[in-house]
Amino acid sequence: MTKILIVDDEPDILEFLQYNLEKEGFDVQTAIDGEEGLIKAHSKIPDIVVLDIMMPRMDGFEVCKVMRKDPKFDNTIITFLTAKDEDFSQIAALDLGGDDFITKPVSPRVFTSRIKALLRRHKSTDSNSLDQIIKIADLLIDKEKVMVKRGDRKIELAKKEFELFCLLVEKPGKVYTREEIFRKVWGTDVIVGNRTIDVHIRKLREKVGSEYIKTIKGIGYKFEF
Amino acid sequence: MTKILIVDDEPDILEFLQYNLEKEGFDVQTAIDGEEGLIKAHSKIPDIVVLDIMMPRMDGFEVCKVMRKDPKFDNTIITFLTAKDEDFSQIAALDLGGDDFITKPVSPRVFTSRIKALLRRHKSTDSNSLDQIIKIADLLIDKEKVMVKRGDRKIELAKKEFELFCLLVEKPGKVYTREEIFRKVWGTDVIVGNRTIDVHIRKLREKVGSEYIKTIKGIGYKFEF
DNA sequence: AAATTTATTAACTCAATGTTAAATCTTGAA
DNA sequence: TTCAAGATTTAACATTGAGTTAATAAATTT
Repeated sequence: MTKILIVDDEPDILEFLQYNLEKEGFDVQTAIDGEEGLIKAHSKIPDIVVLDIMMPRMDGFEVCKVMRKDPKFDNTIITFLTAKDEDFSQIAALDLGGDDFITKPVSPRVFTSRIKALLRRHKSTDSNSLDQIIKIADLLIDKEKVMVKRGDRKIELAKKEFELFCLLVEKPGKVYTREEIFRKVWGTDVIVGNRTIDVHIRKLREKVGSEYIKTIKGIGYKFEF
Repeated sequence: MTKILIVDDEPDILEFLQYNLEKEGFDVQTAIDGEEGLIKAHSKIPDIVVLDIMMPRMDGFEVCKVMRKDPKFDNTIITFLTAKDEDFSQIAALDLGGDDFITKPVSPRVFTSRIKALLRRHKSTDSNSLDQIIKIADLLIDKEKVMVKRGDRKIELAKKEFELFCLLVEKPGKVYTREEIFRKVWGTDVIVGNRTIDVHIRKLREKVGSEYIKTIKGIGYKFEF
């Protein structure tokens, strides 16, 4: 099982990420600061470490620096969590031997797929990400370019629309309950009105084609082709 | 080898059933009352228990109740033996978690074939019950996709229809009383008229095939194939 | 045959979903 | 910083069809 260590000083974020990763079948450890993070990393070598940069006592940079000197962690991927406006840190983070950075706030779907992508990339050392492109029916979904094509026609989807569409498309036929959609696209900590999904579904139908998205009354929605 | 425990207070019947089942290659244990039955059931977990209802010390209902609370017997089928005129008991027996009932008097041929049918059905669901897909007869029930297929033909079921169908299909051969169906599909807090189930059953028969759903008049319904 | 239980049919009801437009929040450029 | 364009959410209202009921027919038991 893939072991993940998350280090962040905000308990809410820890819980949020832990919950979503465990649901995907990862073995998740958490730490509330850099020092605790290092101790836990030593007790069970993680495959991937998610480090918040801004932390008391010992920040993410420090933790990264220490880990990169230790051959124990040669095969451990290090990812940083950064707030959007700290983009200066991103460069420094990568210089220190980090493998990637993820900007907060992040939806659970994007987060887990980033983690999975990192693991995939690491394993296969394959530079291109062909598996980020889904072809189904007459549709082409390119996750990297955040783009959908139907036949030759480009379809512009907004971020939420795209995430929702990906969720449905990745398991064609599976019926997603509203609950499930909220959890996976919006996250457990966000509360939105109960017409929000309908509106997004409506836009998807309008843009992508209503024949692909089916309502199962009383249960939820599914992608079908 | 398939283990059967028969509990009845009449030694003649015990001997009669034991003789016939052993001739068919079953591993048969017998008990003369409920208490002895429970002790023997614990010493060698049976695949199927045949319980007479009217017994001294501890009747069949009691034995069933105790066994259904014990996870040891999760995979044990419980069948009741009832006299023809005790049909009031049949409903109670099924509500307690029994799978089927056999009315006395019964010919050895009918008896062994009933036992075999129950075992066959139980096994065929048991092997697939870990994932969300049930295959039975020419039917495929995919819970994730909320979909039923018969052969290659997709069958669209509404939510309640699907739930009801799943209930019946998950324990083929088990007779569900209306009470039980209401409790498990509608829930204890909902009260609906007593023709509602009939209508749903009718729709299921229309969509899935009437040969699969059998009425046990005065008692309830079961799935059979 | 009378009584009881289940089957069938069609009409009705309301909760779930669809639709629209306007309000609010985000983002990035000037 | 401010502003504008676009993205997202909310709210109000319309629509729909699954689920239920009720009335009647058919089957089964007594």
